[in-house]
Amino acid sequence: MNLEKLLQSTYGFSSFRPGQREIIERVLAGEDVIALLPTGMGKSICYQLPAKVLPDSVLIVSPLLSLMQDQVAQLKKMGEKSVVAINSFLKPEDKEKIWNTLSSYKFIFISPEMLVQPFVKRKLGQIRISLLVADEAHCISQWGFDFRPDYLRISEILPALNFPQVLALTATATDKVTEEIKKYLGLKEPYVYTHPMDRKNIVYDIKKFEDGRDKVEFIKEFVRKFNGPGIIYAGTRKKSQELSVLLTEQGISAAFYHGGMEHQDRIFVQQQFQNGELQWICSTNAFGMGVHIPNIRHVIHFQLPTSIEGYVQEVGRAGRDGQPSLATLLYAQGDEVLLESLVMDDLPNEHEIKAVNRHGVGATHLIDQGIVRETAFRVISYWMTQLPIEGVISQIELLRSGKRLQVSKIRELIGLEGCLRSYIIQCFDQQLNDKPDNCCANDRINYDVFEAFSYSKEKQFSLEWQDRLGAILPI
DNA sequence: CGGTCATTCATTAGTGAATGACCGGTGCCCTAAT
Repeated sequence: MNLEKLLQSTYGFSSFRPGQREIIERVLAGEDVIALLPTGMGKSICYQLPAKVLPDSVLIVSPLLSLMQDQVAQLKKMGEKSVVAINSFLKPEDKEKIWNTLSSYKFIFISPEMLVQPFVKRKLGQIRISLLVADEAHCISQWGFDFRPDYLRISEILPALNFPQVLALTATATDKVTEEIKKYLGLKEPYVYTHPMDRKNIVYDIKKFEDGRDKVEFIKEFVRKFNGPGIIYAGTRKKSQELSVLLTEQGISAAFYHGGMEHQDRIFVQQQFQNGELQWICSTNAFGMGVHIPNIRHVIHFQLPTSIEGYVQEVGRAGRDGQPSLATLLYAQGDEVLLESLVMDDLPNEHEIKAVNRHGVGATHLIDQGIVRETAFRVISYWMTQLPIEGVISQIELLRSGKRLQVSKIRELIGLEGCLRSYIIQCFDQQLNDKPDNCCANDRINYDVFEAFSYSKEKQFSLEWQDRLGAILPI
C-alpha cells in the first residue's frame, strides 16, 4: 500500500514528518507501539491514518473531556462522520442510542474511568476493535498513581476486546515512564519509537531572588519589556488570579485559568488566548494539554514545578513555530521547602491507609467525615484490590520515595552550575549532542532575540504563523 | 512557607488579640439534595 498516497488524499500533505511513517507502518504490521513524539509533530495522524486501513473500530482513551470534544470536532470537520465520545456530557437518551449502534463508529473516544465500568466493558466487548490508543500516555504514570487510579486499569479491558493491538502516544517520557506505560497497558514486546526531545529554539533561564516579593517586581518589569503570547505558571489557584490582576493593572491583557473555574469560563479563556486576544495567561498546571498555539514566546514559572517531567511539558508549549522562545524559572529562597511538603503530603498517609483497611473499600463515609481525603481513598482502594495490606503500605512508600526523587531533581536544577539543557535532557535518559548558541542561564543568554518580538515585528510573522497553524491544527 | 479560618480567652458583653490547625495542583464520575 502506498502510505504517501493515502496521506495526500486524506490530509493533503505530501510527506510524513519524522517518525510518523515508521510508527504507522509498525501499527499496520500489527505490532504494539509506544511512540514518543515531541509536541506538534502530528501524533493524531499516527492512529487516524491506520484507522483508514484497519477493518474495525479504533478506541481512544483520552485524559480530558475537552480534548475528546476537540478531536471529535476535528475529525468531523475532516468529513469523518462516524465519531463519538463516550463521557458524562452525553444525555441519557443519546447514550442509549450510541450503545445500540456502537459498531457503526470508526472512532470511539473514552475516559479511563468510563472504560473500566463493567457495563461499558460489556458493551465494548460486543463489537470489534482493531486498535486501542492511549493518548497522552504519560498520564498513566503521572496521574494514575496520584489521583486517577483508573488510569492504571486500562489493560483490564483487553481480554473483553479480544486483545486488540495497542498504540501509546506521548510527547515526553523518561525510561521509567515508558516502562510504566508498558506495564500498565499490558504490553509484552512493544516497538518503542523515541524522537530526540530537545527543542533547540527554547532557551532555559533561571532567576534567583532572596525575597519572594522580588519575583512580583520581576514579572512587572518582564511584561513591560517582552510581549506575549506567554504563560505564567503559578503554584496555586489564588496566585494565578493575583498575577492576572497584577498584569491587568499594568494595562496588559491577561486572564487566569485553573481547575476551580466553571467549565464554560475555562473554554472561554482558552479561546480568547488562542485567538490572540490575550497576551498572557496566568494559570496553574491545569492549562496546556490539548492547547495548540504555535507562537507562544514565553513560559514563566512563578513557583517551582513539581517535577522535571511536568516542567518540560509546560515549557514545551512554547515555540511550536520554531521561533526563539524563552523559559524563565523564578526561584526565591525557601520555595523548595514548600514544594517538598506539598508533594509529599499528597500521597495517602499511614492513618488513611489504616482507616480504609479497617472499614473496607466501600466505606465512603470516611470521606464525608473528613477522615480520609477523597483522592487518597481512591488510591488506597485501588491498591487494596491489587495487594495485601502490607503490600499497599510498601507500594505507597515506594511512590513516596519516587516523589522525593522528583523534588530532589528540581532542587538540583536550581543549584546547577553546568548546562541546564544537558541536565534536563539527561533526566529523560537522552544525551545532548549539539548545543544551540542561545542555550541557558548558565551559559550566556542573548535576550535581544526576544525583545525583537515587538508588536510590529510580530505582525510580520503572523501570516507565516497562520500557515503553520493550518498545518499543525488538523493533525 | 504563608494564608485563612476557627477557637479560645479575657472579662463585665460584644469585641479584639492571640493561638493553633489546616491547606495548597492536576479530573473523571452521575449522587443526593434542591
